[in-house]
Amino acid sequence: MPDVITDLKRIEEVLSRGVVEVIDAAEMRKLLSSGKPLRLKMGFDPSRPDLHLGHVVGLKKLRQFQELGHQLVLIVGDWTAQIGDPSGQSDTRQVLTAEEVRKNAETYMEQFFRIVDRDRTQAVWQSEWFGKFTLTEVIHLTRRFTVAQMLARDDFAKRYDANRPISVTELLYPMLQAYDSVQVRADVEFGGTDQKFNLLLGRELQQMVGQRPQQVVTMPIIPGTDGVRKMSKSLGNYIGVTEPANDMFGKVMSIPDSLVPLYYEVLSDVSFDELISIKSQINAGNANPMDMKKRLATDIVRQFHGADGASAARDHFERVVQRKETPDDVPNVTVSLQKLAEAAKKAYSPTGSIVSLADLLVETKLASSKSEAKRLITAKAVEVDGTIATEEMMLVKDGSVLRVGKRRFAKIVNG
RNA sequence: GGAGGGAUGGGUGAGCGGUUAAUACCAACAGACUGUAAAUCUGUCGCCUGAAAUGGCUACGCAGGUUCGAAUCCUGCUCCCUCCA
Repeated sequence: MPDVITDLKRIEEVLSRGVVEVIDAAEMRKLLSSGKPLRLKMGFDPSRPDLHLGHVVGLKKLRQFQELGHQLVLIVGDWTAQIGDPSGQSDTRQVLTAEEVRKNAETYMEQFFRIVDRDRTQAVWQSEWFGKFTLTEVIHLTRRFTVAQMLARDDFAKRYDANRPISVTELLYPMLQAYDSVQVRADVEFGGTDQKFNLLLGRELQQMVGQRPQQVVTMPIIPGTDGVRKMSKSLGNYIGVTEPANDMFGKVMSIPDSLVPLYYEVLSDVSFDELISIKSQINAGNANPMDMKKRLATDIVRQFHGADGASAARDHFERVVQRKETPDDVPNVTVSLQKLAEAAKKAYSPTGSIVSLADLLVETKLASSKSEAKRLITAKAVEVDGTIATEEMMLVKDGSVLRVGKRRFAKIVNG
């Protein structure tokens, strides 16, 4: 186990960059400079195994703490995942089987350790303690808290005022999460600002049972690619950590300019000093926003696809999106031109046939239905070999390149 | 235990017997503009047939019924919510 780094400047950076609040900040500084490794707590819900950049914000912070020499305790929320959660009107959590949980946990960790240091992580399964929890213990736990206390949580208060349902189970979850902190004797717990209540409850419970209360670090919830709503899979405004480099790059480029400084702060690897200089350049209007964004996108993509992957993605973006060139990695799609020609009642020739473009678009999956295909053609969104297609019947040959919109391509392979 | 309210297209939410594939808004998709964007403007936004006007099919929680005709009325069922106790 390497030594704990207590360099004051490093500590201040870690506590300020991309951090909204540290509770209790003074205590936290003391602990970090004490030279003792701290136990960092992080829990995850294995019913949602896919990570996106919104999660990465927290993971990078964990990583930074690990680099200071601290140890992560990763709690797999297998128990709650198998109980289910009636919460949050929108996302009813699925009740999972043990097998599904195991698989999801695997998927999750595979993604998780792209950012977090595996060697300084200890994974524990929540069912280790909740699996043998008795009703007596549940009641002992719940009687430490009051309903009024629970209703202090913003989310509950709002729903209560609006006469919207709050299930009793939901009230239980923060208590369980707090209990996790006690169980693993957490020194620090991390979360988005929306988690503040839960994190603080952990502090309280620890104090009640005579443990030193954990420190709480909250981080911003970042808006997704639409620039407004928080990044989430269900809103479709997310950038997934497993996405191909080109997609990731393109999505970062599509965020509104106003988001660039925040993304630099919480997602990039630029140094603290550079970050400050970048922000001041942007504020002063001295920087070309597009260049700043490209640099950001390159930085982010590099973390998942390496330096080569990042520069290739940048190159691809400049050629295909900016200069509207056809990429050289157009996916091949095998279709039978003969069949299509017959369907269109036209003569088939191996060197080129007249086919129904709508059929072809459906066949190549560039359109989900013929109706949609026709709409796209009418909207002048379809190109065949670089020419905008206006006719329903088109001459197509082996090797023809189809383009729909800005980014969807397919190269025809006759077969 | 009692009283009441609700279930509509990806989302919010109108419609309350025909003119409704279903208002509006959001999202989505495409086009123009641009620095990739954002903003803005324009168009599209169930599926199938057809060159097209058009035509056909499927759709308003589920199952039946009334009617020439139902998302709209009736009956039963399922689920959800609120209030009182």
